Amino acid sequence: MPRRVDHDERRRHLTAALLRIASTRGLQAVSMREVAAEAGVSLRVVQYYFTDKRTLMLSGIAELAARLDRRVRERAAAIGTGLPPRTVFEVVLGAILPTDEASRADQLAWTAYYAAGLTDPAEAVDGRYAPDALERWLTGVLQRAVDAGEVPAGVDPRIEVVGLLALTNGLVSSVLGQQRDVADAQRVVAYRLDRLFGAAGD
Amino acid sequence: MPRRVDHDERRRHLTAALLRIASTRGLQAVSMREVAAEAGVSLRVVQYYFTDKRTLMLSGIAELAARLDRRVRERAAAIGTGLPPRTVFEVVLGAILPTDEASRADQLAWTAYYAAGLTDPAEAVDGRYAPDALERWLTGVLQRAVDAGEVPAGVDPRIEVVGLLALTNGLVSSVLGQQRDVADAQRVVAYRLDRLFGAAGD
DNA sequence: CCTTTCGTGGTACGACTGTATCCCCATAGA
DNA sequence: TCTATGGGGATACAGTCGTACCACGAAAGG
Repeated sequence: MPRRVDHDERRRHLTAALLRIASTRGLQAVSMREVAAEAGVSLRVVQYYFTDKRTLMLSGIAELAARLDRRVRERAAAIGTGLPPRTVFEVVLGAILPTDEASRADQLAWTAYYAAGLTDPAEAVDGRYAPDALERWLTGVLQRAVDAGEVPAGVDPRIEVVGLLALTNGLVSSVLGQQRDVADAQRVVAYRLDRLFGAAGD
Repeated sequence: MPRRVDHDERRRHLTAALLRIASTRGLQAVSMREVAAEAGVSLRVVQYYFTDKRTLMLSGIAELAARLDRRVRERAAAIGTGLPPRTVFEVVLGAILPTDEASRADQLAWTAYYAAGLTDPAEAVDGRYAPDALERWLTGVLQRAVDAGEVPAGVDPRIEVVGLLALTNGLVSSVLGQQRDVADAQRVVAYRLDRLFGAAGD
């Protein structure tokens, strides 16, 4: 047999190159030749490790979903359990906002994939990566806060969580579009959480 | 002189065809030939009325901005002045949500343009169409409600409005992605407004 | 040794793209 | 009636796209 190559490592390298292009020049700038050039390999290599362009694109979104999921999960793990619900929300929602260059790039690529999936059913984000799980988890956290009376009466945990996630997503959009900076977005989230958990002035 | 043609009308026709393609098959499916076919004319005609592809695309986003702006403005005018702030917010935010097929199509196209503008500075949405004006207007409305004591204490009108617009945008995304239906989105908005204006159970 | 097979460079093909060019026709002003 | 001109049909061109194909080097198994 000839020399063996770590296919997974090779694929990760190419996928990273793809996402670098997608986040800087957009998804429509992604061609097999461009990915090859960005990764410093020949067109043939891209063809070899991803037979299709479709396969290549799917690999991109899979990696992206994994990254975003990891970002939230890592921060959630870092703070352990038994923390005040307010802190949980602050950390989780804060992990969604594009605070550094890396997360901003990922969110840009994610938005590109999302928009493409709206009209091109082929490479639909399929959403089903985490939003549901995240929504359920946070709803549970808030529900327990309600049961413990740590939150003003009349709060509907499900709707409140849906609203918070939508709010965060909307803020992500405006941050990416540079209509607002991250600090502003964090302030809006913090304000909403203050109002929800009754911290300081409410 | 040969027969004169209404250039503006011709351009509107072509722009409508462009947006029809963008909202159904995506922005990347928009080519001069496709627009020509969708409009039932020859490629030359598209070239004639929009010299560039860039010009064509710009016309698309201009029309889109005008439509979205008109939708909000019409509903705002229909309810006149002097209405309770809560109603104003309900109508304006409700006008942003994609309730019928037409507004859904426009929001799809808008999202496509927005995503494209994030990485392709050329055809950037440039945002400056209305969001600022809308934000200022609503902030004024809410500020007056605060001054009149129609709203719980401690409410920051600016941040509250920014949050409501981000929330609505986030909901639009999830509705377009079919993770939620419009009724659900409207319910979330109504819930937030209830909490803000203290209607019913709060 | 030879041979099989993995990994890869190079290149060619057909289908698209935006843009440019050439030509004709119908009509309004002379 | 003649003619200049706005409107548009048809086609060509250079470029890029995804994909397919061919050939070759190198290394491992017989």
